[in-house]
Amino acid sequence: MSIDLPETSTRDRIRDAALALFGSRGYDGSSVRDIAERATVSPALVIHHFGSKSGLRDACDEWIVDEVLSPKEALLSDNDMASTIQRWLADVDANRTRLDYLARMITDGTPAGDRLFDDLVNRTEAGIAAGVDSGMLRSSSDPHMTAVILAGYGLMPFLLERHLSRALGTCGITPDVVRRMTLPTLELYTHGLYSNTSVLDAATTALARDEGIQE
Amino acid sequence: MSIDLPETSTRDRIRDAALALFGSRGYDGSSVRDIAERATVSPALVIHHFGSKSGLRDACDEWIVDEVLSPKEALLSDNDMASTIQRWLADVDANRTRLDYLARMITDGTPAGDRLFDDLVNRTEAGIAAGVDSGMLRSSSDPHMTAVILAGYGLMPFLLERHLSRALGTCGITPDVVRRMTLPTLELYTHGLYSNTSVLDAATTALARDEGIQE
DNA sequence: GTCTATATAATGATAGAC
DNA sequence: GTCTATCATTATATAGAC
Repeated sequence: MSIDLPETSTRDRIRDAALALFGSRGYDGSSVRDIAERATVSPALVIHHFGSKSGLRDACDEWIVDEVLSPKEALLSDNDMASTIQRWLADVDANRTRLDYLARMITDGTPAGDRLFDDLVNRTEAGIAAGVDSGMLRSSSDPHMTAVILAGYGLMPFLLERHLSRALGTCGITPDVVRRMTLPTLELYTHGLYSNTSVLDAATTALARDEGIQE
Repeated sequence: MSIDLPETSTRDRIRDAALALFGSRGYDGSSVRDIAERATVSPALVIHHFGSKSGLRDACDEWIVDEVLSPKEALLSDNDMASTIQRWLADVDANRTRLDYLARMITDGTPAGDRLFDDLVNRTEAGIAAGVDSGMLRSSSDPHMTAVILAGYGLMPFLLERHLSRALGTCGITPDVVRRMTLPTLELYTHGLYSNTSVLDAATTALARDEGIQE
């Protein structure tokens, strides 16, 4: 491709090294020494630039949040995290670092990860509302809960990337896997899984009875 | 409740302490000293019983796998991990330790966690096949992929427990949350999300075209 | 800004008494 | 089986030269 211009500042190189290591080995699994070595600087310089390992993590969080919700991304999609990630998935290799880091953020429970998830839920809920209005989507008995569930389902593939690729016999989530997931997912989202309403009806009845008891 | 008989062996007490700490703070976040303190023994005794911290983890893994797939559980359900977890979810508080530890296993990528996930996929696939045979479930264009997706979706709620409860304003996954998830989930699995087949049709066409190009 | 050298604390694990 | 005491290693972070 293009020549890799080493025009990035040392500070950025350290942050990129941290991004890659935090993403692949986790925060606890990555030492300041490891990061320094990957960025070909001394451990002391890492601390000098970011104050502490935790400060370095904060810088990484800030960078990735910017990357996900940046105006640049907004021009390409709808400034929608879900579609940004979707696009990243289309070129998994090029975006591996970002995807890995995002997955860690969601599971590790940092404040930035929390904000990202909440944002995803909000946009999902707005998207559902718009889809229902336009007649594209079915309305739900509990739109907020539905948005939370769909947001979680959307994240699942890359939270469980390792398991998915093992179950499918591939090496990581390849473009092939993304393609192969499309149809079954859309089938589920279009026709559902159950061939009739008996399970739903039974649950509806049971829940109505429970509420009657409780109130 | 009943009197807490200290009839468990010291070894078991250490393992239980490790289970709780690994589950709540993660493996890296729990030191041998922390575990020893929680079990009210010396750090040396922890190593004496399990050889190493890693050996202690193995013992925890083995215990929880037994717990999930034990004959005892088989009598109550169908020896099905999914339904076992479902039952555990019904009494979240009592099973918090196990659920937390299971979630860590799945995300941390230990061999035991891998086996558990693969087992879940296999059982899901078998369950789908049975459901399709009996006319209860719709058939999928890719049963294996569908099983993987559904297994992942089933795990999502407790991989993202923290986010779910925050998004819903609850403290952890309470019985209320489990109840509230039931209907929207079943609605999705019964009617789907899309009100017509246009998205599915478009994807089907696009994928067919891509395949035509590639071959 | 970047380094070497080092302080300080925590880690997993061992030795050996009881 | 269980302890105290301790080792060796690694961790984050600092001091100060350049």
